[in-house]
Amino acid sequence: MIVREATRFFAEVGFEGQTRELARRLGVTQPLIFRYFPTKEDLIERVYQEVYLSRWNPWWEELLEDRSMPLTERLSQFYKAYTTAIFTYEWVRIFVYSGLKGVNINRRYLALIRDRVLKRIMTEVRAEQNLPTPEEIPLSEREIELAWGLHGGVFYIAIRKWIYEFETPEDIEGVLEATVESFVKGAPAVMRRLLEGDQTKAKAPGLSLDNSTI
Amino acid sequence: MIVREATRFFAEVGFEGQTRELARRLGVTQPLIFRYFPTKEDLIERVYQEVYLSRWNPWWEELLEDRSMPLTERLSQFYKAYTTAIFTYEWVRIFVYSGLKGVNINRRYLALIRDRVLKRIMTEVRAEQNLPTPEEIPLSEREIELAWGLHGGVFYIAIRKWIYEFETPEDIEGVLEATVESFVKGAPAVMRRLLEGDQTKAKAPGLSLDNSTI
DNA sequence: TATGTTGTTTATCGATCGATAATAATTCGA
DNA sequence: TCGAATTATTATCGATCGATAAACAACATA
Repeated sequence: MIVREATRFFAEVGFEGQTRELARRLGVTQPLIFRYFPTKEDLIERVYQEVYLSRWNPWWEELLEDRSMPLTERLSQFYKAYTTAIFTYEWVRIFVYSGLKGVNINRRYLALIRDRVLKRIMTEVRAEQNLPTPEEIPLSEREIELAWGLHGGVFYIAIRKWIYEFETPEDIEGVLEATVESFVKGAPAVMRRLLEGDQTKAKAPGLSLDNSTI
Repeated sequence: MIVREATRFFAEVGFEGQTRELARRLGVTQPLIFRYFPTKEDLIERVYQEVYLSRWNPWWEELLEDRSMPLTERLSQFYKAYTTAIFTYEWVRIFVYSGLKGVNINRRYLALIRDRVLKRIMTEVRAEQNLPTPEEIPLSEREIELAWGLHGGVFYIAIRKWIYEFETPEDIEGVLEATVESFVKGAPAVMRRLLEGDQTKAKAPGLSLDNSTI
């Protein structure tokens, strides 16, 4: 009960929220909290675990590379599932609060997004366009940034809603579909240009090598 | 000097930062701050003004609708100028801190972005595609959300850097160009689909009106 | 019913917070 | 150079913070 209420409480007012107010919301006295958590910091640590742990669904990664389905459909399904799991008052605010505090949980999480989601997305976009695989030509920073653009645009909906308390669309699923469609139709064109550019640069030494072998 | 240092200080630790620590950084005693600012809240209010005020450039709005330039070029130039003005440690963190605190400065600012930037962008995208003007068919929520997707994707770069302290690209301008290009190539396709859907609904009465005139 | 364990409250500590009052140092015009 | 106005410091107040110790209440077991 303490952890549950603390999660809600800290999400609302930040980690500077006072244990007396938390106790009042719980309907108990303040020292009781310190019977179950040695320090306030221990309670906060437990809240982190409660919020971040076990909200990641490994099935998402399989979904993204299930080529029996059109890419647009996969991305739509993924972001619908992802936002359903992540877009909550507690998750978003705790995440931003801990980010501002400098906790490295955030950096670990963003690295997870980059490696498990964004790189997969760009690999699939390349496959869709019959472009070289990442094994042949590694994903460039620019390509990853294109995916960050998509992901950030989606997450910004949650920021507007839970951080700034600004208006957000009722029909989030429809917006996700439109955003994904726009990405799938726009990003490949940029990627082809980027890869052609990279290839010309990458081919130049190869070409001179060919010349030297003659 | 107090306002300048307070901006930096509150951006770093949040508005719960203590006046004693701020005084220490200024190299003065703590009561001196209260000689120039009646309360800490007054100082915070002044910091808001310092950060938000007069960072808005009206030229941006002209730039967006300067049709002598290709839309991609306009959007690239706008976001380069915008991020140059806005993407600072102080601005981004103060903005998020005040958002979490529930200050309505943030809602006012987001409304500004929506009305002066996003609506203009979508108006220009429509013009580029020879689609109806907003006077003929008002911009739909879905269209505004497409623009939010672009804008949020861009702003998320700043969030990654200043809030989460995660890696961001060195060459932001290049990333902005790629993001804008992806948007300009992807969004119109979605908009045509959306407007056709809206038009069928909107045209139905118009069509029956035509029939009645025969 | 007696007894040990667990759960909870009361009372309070020491540190720290924003803010105030009194006093000292500095500045500057006549 | 004098003296008033301004600028800054010292000392401290009352409120509030996380945390502790001691007392009290509830409960299970024999």
